[in-house]
Amino acid sequence: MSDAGRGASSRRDPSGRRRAIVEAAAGLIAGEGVSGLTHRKVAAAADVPLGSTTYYFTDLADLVQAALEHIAALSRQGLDEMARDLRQATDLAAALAELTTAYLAAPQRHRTQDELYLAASHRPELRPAARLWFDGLTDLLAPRTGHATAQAIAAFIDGVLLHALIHDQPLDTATLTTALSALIGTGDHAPR
Amino acid sequence: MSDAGRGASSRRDPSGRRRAIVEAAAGLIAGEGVSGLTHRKVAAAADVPLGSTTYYFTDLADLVQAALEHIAALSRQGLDEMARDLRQATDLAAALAELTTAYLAAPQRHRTQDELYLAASHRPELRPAARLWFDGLTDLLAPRTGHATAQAIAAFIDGVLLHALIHDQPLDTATLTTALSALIGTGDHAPR
DNA sequence: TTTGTACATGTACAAACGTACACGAAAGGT
DNA sequence: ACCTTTCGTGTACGTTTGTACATGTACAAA
Repeated sequence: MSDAGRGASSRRDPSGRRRAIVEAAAGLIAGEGVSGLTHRKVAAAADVPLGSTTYYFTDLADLVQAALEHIAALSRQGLDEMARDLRQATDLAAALAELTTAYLAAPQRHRTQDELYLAASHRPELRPAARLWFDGLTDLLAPRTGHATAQAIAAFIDGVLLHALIHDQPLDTATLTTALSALIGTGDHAPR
Repeated sequence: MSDAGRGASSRRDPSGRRRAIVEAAAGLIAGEGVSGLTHRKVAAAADVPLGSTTYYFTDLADLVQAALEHIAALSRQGLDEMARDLRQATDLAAALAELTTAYLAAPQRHRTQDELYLAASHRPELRPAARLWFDGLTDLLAPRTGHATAQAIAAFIDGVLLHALIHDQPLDTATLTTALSALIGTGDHAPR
């Protein structure tokens, strides 16, 4: 009854251990923000001893960076799913509106993304990770709308997600569809 | 040579003192984020003794709240200027694009606003202050575009400002104008 | 002048923090 | 069997933190 269940990965598993810590940190960021992160809280959440967090990461800043990059990787992953859904959609505006509404239902997701945006605005080394979502979304849309329009749409969607952070009632699908089809209408529709 | 220059307001000026502290805190938030705030840093920035910050504010949370509400008040003030410029504009899209570009030049402004958004998403009591900017912008546009379109435009602008936080090259005025006029085109143009 | 009240501040303290590091345990080569 | 290297952890230390509070100071009323 001494070495009871350690959370994510048992001992002697370097990479798995590291990942467990990163995931716990990411979860903690979703819950109480980057500023709430401490070595001790992360260690407790990952169910590893305090020493582990300093063993795998030179710094707390290093840990935070790893956690935020993990979050960025998750958003990239969400982007891939988005790409699949969008590829077989005839009505781009409606499909995008639908997907955005789906995203609105998961506030933690864009709260952490926003946390990443803010952290990156202070620390330039985080910018590549922070750009992953926006640029990925842009690249995904650009073939069908042209680059400039794709950027505008991405900005609009990010704005909508931001809006949802502080309003009980997010923008409804109808409004989204109207706005998105208006934006899409401006595209050249033939990239080059 | 004992009581040399105190920063914002000399002693025995309760409301002025409080304001000096709040302003120093707001400046500090712009510089290093809400998480960087400590009683000591604020006191040093406002050039007041440590005791003052605990005298005027029961809590550090209380101080943060006051600072964020000050920031919200500033954004409201910027909104009033915006309203003046917009009232006498014939081409709404172009005028809005121009104003947005002007805002892009002052990153600190929307960085703090974003800081407020994020803080409000964690602490509901900050939501009214956080909504000031978005809802104010919406109310400002609604008479000319209808409510739904106004919301869409506000979301778009917030998204553009967010984008600028992590990209060296913000969206250019031409792109903004195109997108904005497309969005405006969807409005009923006669609010009931 | 005395007294009362609001304003103001320096200091002190317990808690929480990041981090270093000595030490132990496991694994692999010989 | 032994040794070497990597992996892992508990503990301890110096700092910074939020906050309390005893003490003082200015001003108005009496």
